[in-house]
Amino acid sequence: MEQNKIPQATAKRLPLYYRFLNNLYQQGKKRVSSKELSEAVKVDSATIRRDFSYFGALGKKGYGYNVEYLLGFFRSTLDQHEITEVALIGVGNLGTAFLKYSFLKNNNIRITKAFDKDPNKVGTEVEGVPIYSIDEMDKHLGHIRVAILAIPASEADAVTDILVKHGIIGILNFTPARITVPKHVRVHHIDFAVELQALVYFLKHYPLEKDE
Amino acid sequence: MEQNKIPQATAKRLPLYYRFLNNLYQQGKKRVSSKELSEAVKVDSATIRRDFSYFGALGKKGYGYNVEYLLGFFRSTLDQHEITEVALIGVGNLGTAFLKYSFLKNNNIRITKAFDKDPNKVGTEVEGVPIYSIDEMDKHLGHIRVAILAIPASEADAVTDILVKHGIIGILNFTPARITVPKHVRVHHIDFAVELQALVYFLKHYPLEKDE
DNA sequence: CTTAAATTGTGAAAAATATCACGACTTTAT
DNA sequence: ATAAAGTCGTGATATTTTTCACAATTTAAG
Repeated sequence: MEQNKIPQATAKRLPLYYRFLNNLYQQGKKRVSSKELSEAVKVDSATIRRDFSYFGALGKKGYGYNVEYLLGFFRSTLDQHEITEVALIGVGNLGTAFLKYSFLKNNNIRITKAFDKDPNKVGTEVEGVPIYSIDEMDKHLGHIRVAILAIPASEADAVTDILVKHGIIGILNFTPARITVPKHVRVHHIDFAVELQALVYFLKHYPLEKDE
Repeated sequence: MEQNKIPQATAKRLPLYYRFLNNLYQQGKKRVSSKELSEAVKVDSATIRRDFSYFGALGKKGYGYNVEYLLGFFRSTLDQHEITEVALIGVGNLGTAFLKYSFLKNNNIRITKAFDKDPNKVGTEVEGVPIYSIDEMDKHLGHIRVAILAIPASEADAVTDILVKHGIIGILNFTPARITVPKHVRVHHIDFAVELQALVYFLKHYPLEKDE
């Protein structure tokens, strides 16, 4: 719970920077400019420099940023050294997609337990992650504080209550329901239908520039 | 391509309002206040009133909003009368989740065609949606202008080029790749790993209030 | 009919975010 | 050694978004 000085908009971009820096490092790149990074992550280069500047002077004028140094810096800033365990609630198609999604594996975040209602799934494993019954959350949730909610909307409220009761304080909610939680719990919503409708709306009402 | 006066932040919330208004209408509710709506969608009530006000005076002082009227208004604003067809690219777990996701069915947006590389999938149907080969996009894409990209990141750039070549102008990108497109194409990114890392970062660095 | 409670719509202010533009410094080329 | 090109960090500015707070109006209650 350190410094609360970084703008939220910046904080949301940090994981993105981290991933691309990792790519560059893997590719053996030694240095990178805000302009290059800008083209890769599609964020204005001035915004990138501003974002970085909240953490101090990380680059060198006329040179750019040292990839390895910057990566190390973000690694500790994003607490990549300590692993955060996450529970997956709902092992349907969407839930399974998470379990198979390798980007979550090269990362400080691990889905270590999954929960489902279906008795046929309970007791099995997917990608090495054991599936427990939602009704046995108290036995199996352990110290996990973050959950991905990938269940039908109709069950969202009831399951959320269970999660909160068992100590979850962060929920990534993929259901279309806007769940209600106590103030100490943070919820981020990812709402496919809204995103898709918004995209279509923008296409119709916000004309883009022509190509050059 | 009408009035471009609505703030983008507002535009993004419209589909959300629309969905909840629909819920209320289904429940037989005749009127609703910005305060009630605020509790349902978790958006500040002043923001809701401001959002609505861009479209004129839709409510009545001391009364609130007439659900049916407001719903009708949003229906036409969001072009719910005309159906937008969408192509799904990639019928893995994530793609299948979209096809089964019923929220996209009670809606002006329909996934009508799917594409995949896997020869075992090509020629079959999932939830009544036919699956074609990505290599036969020219034959089957037809007039579709919007695509959901749900394929491995490694293929994102190549497939995007194909999509753009065949007239796609809106892409909802679920891959972690930041794809490059001509200026006339709009891309919205939904990046699971980034969202999850950002949630964890916020939990650690932005303490929430205590419960009452 | 009168009064109290509820609620909108919005001007104004505040807060958050993004962008411009340039001095200072570094690197690269000649 | 010098000049040219590249690049950061950031003050200042612009833009966008949210929030406050209240007059105006409607509804509901007595």
